[in-house]
Amino acid sequence: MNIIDHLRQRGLVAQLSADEELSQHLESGLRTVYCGFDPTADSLHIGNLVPLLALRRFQLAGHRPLLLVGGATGMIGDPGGRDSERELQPRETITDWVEKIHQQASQFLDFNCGATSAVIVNNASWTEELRVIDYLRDIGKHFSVNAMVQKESVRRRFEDASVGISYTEFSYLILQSYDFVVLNQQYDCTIQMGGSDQWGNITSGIDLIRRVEGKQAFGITYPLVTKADGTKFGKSSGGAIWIDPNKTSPFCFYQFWRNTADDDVLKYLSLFTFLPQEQLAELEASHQAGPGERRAHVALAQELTQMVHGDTGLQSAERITQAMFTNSLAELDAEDLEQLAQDGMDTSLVEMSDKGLRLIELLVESGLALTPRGEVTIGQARKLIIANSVSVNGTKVSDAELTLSRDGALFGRFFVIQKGKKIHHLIKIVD
RNA sequence: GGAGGGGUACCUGAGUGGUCAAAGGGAUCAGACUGUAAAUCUGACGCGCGAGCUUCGGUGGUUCGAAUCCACCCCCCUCCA
Repeated sequence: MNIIDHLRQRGLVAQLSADEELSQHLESGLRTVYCGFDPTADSLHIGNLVPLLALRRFQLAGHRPLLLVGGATGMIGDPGGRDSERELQPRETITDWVEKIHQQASQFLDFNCGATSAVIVNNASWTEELRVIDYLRDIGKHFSVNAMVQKESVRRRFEDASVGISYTEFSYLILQSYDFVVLNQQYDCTIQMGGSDQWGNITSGIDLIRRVEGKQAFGITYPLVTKADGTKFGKSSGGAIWIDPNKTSPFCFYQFWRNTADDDVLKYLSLFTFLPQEQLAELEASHQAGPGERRAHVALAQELTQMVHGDTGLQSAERITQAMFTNSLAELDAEDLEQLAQDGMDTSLVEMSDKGLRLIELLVESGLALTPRGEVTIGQARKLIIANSVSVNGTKVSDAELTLSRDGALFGRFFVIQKGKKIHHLIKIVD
């Protein structure tokens, strides 16, 4: 099976340019495929996994992945996929983000496997030095504004009278197209991959290569990941799910996948894992037979946590899961609790005075009293208790003024506070 | 530079002198039901236990009283130059 068919089978293909020729092109030799990542935060998030893993799939199929970090384009902001102008970040911030993303992305590709070794480039290296006049004469000439205006990403912003689009973002398309040309020249890169919202940018690049180089290039897009209920993929109560373990702990990461809706889980297994087709079929059968067992969900969580956070990350995530959702707290000994803190379970160290600790303050201290607006307030803490959603050491609390004393602590120094059904926090008393 | 339209809470969007901490919807958080699922139903949704305090682009002003009226300023959009 060729790589295109493979991607199709996994549900990873939204659009292809020159279908037949592309397949042939890929079958007839080692090709270089690129995908760009703009630095929009200090970490990649799970939405970036699809393209990253797709690059990996190309690599496994015997091609060379080229990962472009958008040090330059990230300064501009892509108008595609959003309906309002992007806020520009300071230069130093972007440089810092580029560095972090570069490092994170590296773990998903093989950089030492001969001809198919992955390559990472930063488009700032050829764009930042570009002089305005050269840019306008050599590149800008090839672009018809008439055509640019027709692009979906741009048109959307024209139609919505309340926002509009700045010349800066309007130019994004040109920079991205130019990237493709440079990569074509320097690395013989002939294929660009991106999300389906990138289609317009990709085809522009293909056109530019044809004009400038007289060569044929190809594009392929993957569908944007959706959820069955229509809400945005990749968010949880805390916000985005990040790759950086300091921003999203392996446990939270694991839990995110394990909580995938039934209607989405099979699709995600296909998109996000490398599990072979037969195994996917097995999981599907199992899921259909007894969705309550959630075998597919667990497999998904395990695969991804392992892939992103390694064996250690998966083990600690599973230890916490086991302790919080399966065992009763009574079965844990002091060492187990220490281990949970080690494993990265949310933990607060607090000092306890003779008067004890007010539960409300602990809810604030631990950050559990997070309002729907994203602030931590004592009013919210109080509301949560009154709403019957807080437990301490496994027992529901209904008294908003409750003060915890040392006698009530597990082994004289731990409290496990639970908010809602799934959120747990460990309080450790220090002397 | 000219003419017009607009800036309301996380988003959307009502409100045009008091009864407005500001309708409705969405999002979010929690409860019930379940399977750590979805759907559904219920509650919460500026801060504060409360008295009360701080909000409707900004600053001043009119008024007993302003999101609402006036002045100036800032920002966004459309058309013209």
